[in-house]
Amino acid sequence: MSEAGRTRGSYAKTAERRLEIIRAGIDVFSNSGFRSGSIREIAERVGMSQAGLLHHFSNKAELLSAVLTLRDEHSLELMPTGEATEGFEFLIGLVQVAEYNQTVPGLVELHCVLSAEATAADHPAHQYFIDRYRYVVGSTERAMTRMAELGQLRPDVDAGSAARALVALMDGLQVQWLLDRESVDMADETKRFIRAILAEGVSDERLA
Amino acid sequence: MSEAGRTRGSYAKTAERRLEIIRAGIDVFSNSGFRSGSIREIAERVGMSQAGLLHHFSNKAELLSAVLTLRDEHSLELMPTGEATEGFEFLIGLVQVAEYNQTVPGLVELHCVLSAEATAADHPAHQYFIDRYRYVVGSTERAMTRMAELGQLRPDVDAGSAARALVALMDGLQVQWLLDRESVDMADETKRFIRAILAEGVSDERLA
DNA sequence: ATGAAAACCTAGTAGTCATTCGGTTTTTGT
DNA sequence: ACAAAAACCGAATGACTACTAGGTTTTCAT
Repeated sequence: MSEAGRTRGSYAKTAERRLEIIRAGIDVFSNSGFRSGSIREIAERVGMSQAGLLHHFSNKAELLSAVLTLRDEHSLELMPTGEATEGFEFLIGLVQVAEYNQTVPGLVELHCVLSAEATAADHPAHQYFIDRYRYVVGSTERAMTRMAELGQLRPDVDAGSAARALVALMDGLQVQWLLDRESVDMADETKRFIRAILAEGVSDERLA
Repeated sequence: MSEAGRTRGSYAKTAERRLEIIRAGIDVFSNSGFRSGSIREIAERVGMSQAGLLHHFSNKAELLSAVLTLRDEHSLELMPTGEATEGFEFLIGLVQVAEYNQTVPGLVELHCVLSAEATAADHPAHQYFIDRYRYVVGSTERAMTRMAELGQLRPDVDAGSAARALVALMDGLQVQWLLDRESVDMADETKRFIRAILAEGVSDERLA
């Protein structure tokens, strides 16, 4: 049997090892960005040689891609799952994301540094961030449009603009928070924004 | 006379040359950040050797400082001058800054990339950005407090929060705009935010 | 237990980087 | 016109970078 068994698959602890590397990659890319962050330092953090690391990720950009993917998986877990989400629910999810972010400065830094770096057209994560913003702003807009249908949105608020603004607000707060954590409460500012676009009479209580 | 004339001052065209270097520095640091942007490339752009450049700026951080200073001078010119500014005037100034920014992507990129990079505590511009945000958010808050006194601010809006949010919004919009210039109108979104915090009955007309 | 692939290493390649040294050319006040 | 400082350059230093070639060790299915 075994038609010329071409591969044997990886060892038992390989997946775990890759995770260690990705996590170290998050640390290093957060502090130094992708371009300045070095594979050598990442390898050092997991007690491995550069060449050893490059056995798992064949080049630097591939490691970056794995880092971004892992981050996406984490943040998607925090958001209420797609279908069940009816407008307002989604915005509450965003507040929860802001709250969670305040416990993981490394991930916040990763996002800020990489998204800014990736505005350069030749950056390996350039298209990733274009797609990501389209997706995030789009989802938020859909939630707000639904709220408008339910009469939960202030009638003079445009769903598209408010969605883009909310995402921009959350991003901008991250930079300010990283620079001065005591003075900035990202979740609180996010709540205030959301409260401000609610139609009169819509219950605040879920934005404790 | 001339008590042992210690220095002779620089040549006639030196100031101009320094400006050329700073402008090239803006270009390079915008695209690659401070850490990855190279003195060699900056020197090349002004047709000069690395060593020649380092005659004008004794090291890389000093060049960065000159770059940031020049940018500050430019953006201060756009804001209505301090004293004369009565609340609302200041916010209109911010809209003008957003409008201006849409004509200078290089400067916008510089701000986004460097402010993110400088969240790292050991970055040479770290303290600069801490101070800058304190100043900008502080000025905006003062303008909004004045507006509140004049009854121009929606009574349920907190001046401090709204100020921080407006600055964050403008920053966040910059990243989105850099990634997708057709889809994002920074000045328009800024206006919408400002309109949304105006007290009822306050005239919109100055936010064309 | 054994053979083969996966995991990992050392050493090297070919490049980059900021900064310094010592010298040459250009400008400029006298 | 001349001397001294400013402006600038070539070359070197030492340290860094991503990535590769070729070899050794570890794991694991048979």
